[in-house]
Amino acid sequence: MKPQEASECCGPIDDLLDAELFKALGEPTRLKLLSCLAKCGRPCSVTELTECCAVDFSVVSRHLSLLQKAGVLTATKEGRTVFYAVRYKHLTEAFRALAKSIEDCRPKRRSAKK
Amino acid sequence: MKPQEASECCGPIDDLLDAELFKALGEPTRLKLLSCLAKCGRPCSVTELTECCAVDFSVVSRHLSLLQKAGVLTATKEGRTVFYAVRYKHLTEAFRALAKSIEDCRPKRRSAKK
DNA sequence: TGCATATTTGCGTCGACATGCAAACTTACC
DNA sequence: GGTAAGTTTGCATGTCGACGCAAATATGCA
Repeated sequence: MKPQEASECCGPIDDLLDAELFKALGEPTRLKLLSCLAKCGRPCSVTELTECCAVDFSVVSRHLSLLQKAGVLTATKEGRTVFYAVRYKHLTEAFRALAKSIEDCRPKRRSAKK
Repeated sequence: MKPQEASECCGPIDDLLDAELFKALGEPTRLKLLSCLAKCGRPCSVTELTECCAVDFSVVSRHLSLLQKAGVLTATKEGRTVFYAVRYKHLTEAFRALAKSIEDCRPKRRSAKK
């Protein structure tokens, strides 16, 4: 069987392999922001999060916006301040589902029993 | 507590947020290659995998090499042919661990309010 | 040795993106 | 209204990476 023909042999891995999500997480500054936000355990403002990394606050603003678009964070505006928070449940479920779909693709060794 | 000071409140999320891995997965062509390889369920050669996507085989070779460096694939040379295979177990465990560390960071709602 | 197959590597090009700065925009407070 | 604080956006710059092509390398076979 050719690789490109194997389209139905396992779970919805294509839907779970989200390039936008991985691209969003594949940048050190954004990863640092996510880490700070996750460990802090509460919503933080752009200004607060700027203290986490050594870039301009405008850069932080863009990174946070991108992480929100990718489904990693939520944004809530209160007055002049925007609070970003980690989408814990969403991320946890996404990675668990991905892990399972990869696991399900793994060919089981066919020994005596099926 | 400032975001950058919250360093010990939860699991080893920093070690699990691997920029190299996410960067490797944050590219559509590489994601397609991984998907083809995972669904195929057996090791495939560079030439075979070139049929999966619309780029030159030299590009595919570079992508596969990068995916190997990132810990996504293994490479085994047999004669002139290099067979790439998905590291199912490794990826599954990595994503499960990441999911757990994110989940552990999630603040539990405190019964009485403090 | 000579040739074919499979893959890697060097190189040039082009587009995407991270960054900083300044300006614009939004909201709160006087 | 006017000013300050918080954030977003426009713009210019520099870097990185995906791509194709050609050349080089490695291996198998006659």
